[in-house]
Amino acid sequence: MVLYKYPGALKENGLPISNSLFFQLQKDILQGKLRAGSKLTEQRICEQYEVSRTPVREALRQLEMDGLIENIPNRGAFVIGFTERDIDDMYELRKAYEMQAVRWAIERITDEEMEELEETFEFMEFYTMKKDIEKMLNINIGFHQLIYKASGNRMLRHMLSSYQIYLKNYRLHRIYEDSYLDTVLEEHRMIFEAFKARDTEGAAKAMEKHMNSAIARRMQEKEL
Amino acid sequence: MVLYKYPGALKENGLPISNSLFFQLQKDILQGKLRAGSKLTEQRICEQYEVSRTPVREALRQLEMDGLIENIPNRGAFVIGFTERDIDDMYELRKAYEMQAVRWAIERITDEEMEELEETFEFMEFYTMKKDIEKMLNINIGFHQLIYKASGNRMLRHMLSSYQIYLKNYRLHRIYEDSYLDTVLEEHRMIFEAFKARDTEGAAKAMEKHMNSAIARRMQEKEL
DNA sequence: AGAAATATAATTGTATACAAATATACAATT
DNA sequence: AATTGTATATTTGTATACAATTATATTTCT
Repeated sequence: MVLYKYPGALKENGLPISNSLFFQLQKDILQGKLRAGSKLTEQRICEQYEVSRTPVREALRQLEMDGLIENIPNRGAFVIGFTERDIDDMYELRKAYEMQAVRWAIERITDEEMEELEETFEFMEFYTMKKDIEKMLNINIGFHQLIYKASGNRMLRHMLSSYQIYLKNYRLHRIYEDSYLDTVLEEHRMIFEAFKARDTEGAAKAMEKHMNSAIARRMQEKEL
Repeated sequence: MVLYKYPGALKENGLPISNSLFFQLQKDILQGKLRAGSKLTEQRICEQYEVSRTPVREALRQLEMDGLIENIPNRGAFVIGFTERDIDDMYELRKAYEMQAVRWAIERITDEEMEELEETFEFMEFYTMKKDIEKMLNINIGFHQLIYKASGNRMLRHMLSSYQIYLKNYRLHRIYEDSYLDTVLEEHRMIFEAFKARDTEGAAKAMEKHMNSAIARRMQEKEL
């Protein structure tokens, strides 16, 4: 029987409060619940999430390093806004790193990881056929994450994961039509085939195409 | 007259302790004073720097986001080591972003920034002639920082600055001979000329060459 | 009224106390 | 000797109290 636990709703997932707070605030900022330029008062966050200032401050430090807030000593934390151009830029930056990830991954992937990748791709084929968009969203992310992992570079992996989190929250309309699913599958197929053939530059090119396709889709969305 | 101040040697530069601690620990890790895999006990850091746990924990959060330590909940913080390959990789990753920075900078640079860049380059010419290596080290950094700023992307700027900090600490022997100074000047000249001509791809190519030159230099150092 | 000076409140920075989890030491058992 | 269980110590997580700074309100003076 539990005699005492720290209060608050955040203490449910096993993680320390400060970690949960970081994820929660990150979400709040990316989803626009906390507007750009607005000040994050520690006290207000404490009250909102019913926790003390210690974990709040730690979460703020993380957000600062993540580039989501600006911390001015003795003044406070302010939400940093992303302009449309910032988002455009992010797609370009991501592209460069996804291409590099694929290059390294092909050179460094283990047999086990290769099997995982193959399996994941087969799942993609299956759920594309099934037109299961929800499943596809997750498998999609998983496919890329596998490549990050196989790249064997912790930094790269971390940064690309961040881009995924960021950009996921900035997608505008989520046009996921069947035709889109098919296109993405073929783009991934090109990448996967290059992996099997150990064709480094072919894979990089295929990834570039895949990324350009995402950029083009964003442009379309912006026009709507 | 000061009646009371928080104790400790870190409280001299005006920044909060937590910030100073972050920089200090970052340096300690990058310079190898804290070995890879070793555990950072909060208490030990408190004693070493004569501060309380609060700022220490905040600094640790920042180091975690910076990728220098791994924080395992309820277990502690462990120094992450960089392998030689990690460093090699970092040069490649930096190259990709330096090239992108230069592209955007040319498209977005303001007249004022352009003047600053010109001035900086002229200083470089002067101190190269003077063979003043110390000065050159700083101006070198300044030249690149100006480009980051002109790129107009906060994220990119922050990441490239991090690479500079990281890689600076991993240079092995610091071979700065006169011949090297001259080479670097010419590489920078190519970049600067491309800026004046608003030659985006030319500048990217020049930057690529500059980065490849740095990579080659590292290879040389490794062989010694 | 407007500006400067001062007092007050609000907010951030730091230290410390306590809660909870983990690590360690040691005995009991097999 | 190895393993399990338990008590103890250490360490991390969180809350709170106080110091220092900044923001706001008030007063004072011209």
